[in-house]
Amino acid sequence: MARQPIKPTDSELQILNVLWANGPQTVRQVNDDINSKLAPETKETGYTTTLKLMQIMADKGLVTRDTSQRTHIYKSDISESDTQQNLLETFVNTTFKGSAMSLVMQALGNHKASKEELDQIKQLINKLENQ
Amino acid sequence: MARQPIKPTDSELQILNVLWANGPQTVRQVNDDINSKLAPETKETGYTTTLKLMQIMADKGLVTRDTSQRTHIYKSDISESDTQQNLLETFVNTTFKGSAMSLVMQALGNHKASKEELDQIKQLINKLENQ
DNA sequence: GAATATATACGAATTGTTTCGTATTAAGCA
DNA sequence: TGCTTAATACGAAACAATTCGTATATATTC
Repeated sequence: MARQPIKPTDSELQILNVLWANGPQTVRQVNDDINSKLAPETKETGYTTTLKLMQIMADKGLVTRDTSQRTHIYKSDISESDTQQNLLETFVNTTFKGSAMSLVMQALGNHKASKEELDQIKQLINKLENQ
Repeated sequence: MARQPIKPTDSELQILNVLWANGPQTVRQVNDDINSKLAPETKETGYTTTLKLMQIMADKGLVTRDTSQRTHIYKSDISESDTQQNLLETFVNTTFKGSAMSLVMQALGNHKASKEELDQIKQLINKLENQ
């Protein structure tokens, strides 16, 4: 069953990343997690800010929550790879005029990949060639 | 000389893409170009909207303009590949938690690449390996 | 040279996202 | 039980991006 394009905002993605990494959680846990890894010069995110965002995300269907207890437990309702795939597509279209290949070339060329990483890619290419 | 991160918005990028593709142009030309390739169900962008955006971009230094004639000529003041590189980095950080490799793998895996494209990538990998 | 077409300038409305203050309610505890 | 702590709900402020209306000036044309 196809869904329409899932396009979380940056803040929403930040929250989803926490839920994907650590599983179902409370607003408090998500908020603490986000504030625990702040970039320097960055202001903390207030608790009610995170709460509000997660409520909105629940409305949009990005997350579901268990409200049987007073403290709600939120979990992501969309998969990480589906979301990445969607965002990737949008990004390729806007920034690389639809050319996934030129994105790959740029990413590869710029990133100092290790031997292991390059091997991994070669392996994937082999698999793609033998299809 | 390093610049600070160049991060045009989506609308700005749309305009930059026209300027990169077709060279220095008037607001009218850019606006027409954008409206000539509208996705279905998409509303046209008004002339003054594009004008305003390009004026803002001039303020920000994304474009420069020749105002010696009544009809101003705008040209991009930032390079396409630098901009792509910047946006790519931001995108990798937010959507792929900083892992350029996992982005490359996703992009490769999902995109149905032609033999030529795969060859091109293999060539690049070879070059990277011999460094 | 008057009417028309087309350009810029620019304030303000609109829309979307994020942040925050505060009310209310439930738990925990002295 | 009453006090403190911690949770949700929610309206609205603050910000940012985009869109638009309109004033004004300059060309163009008849």
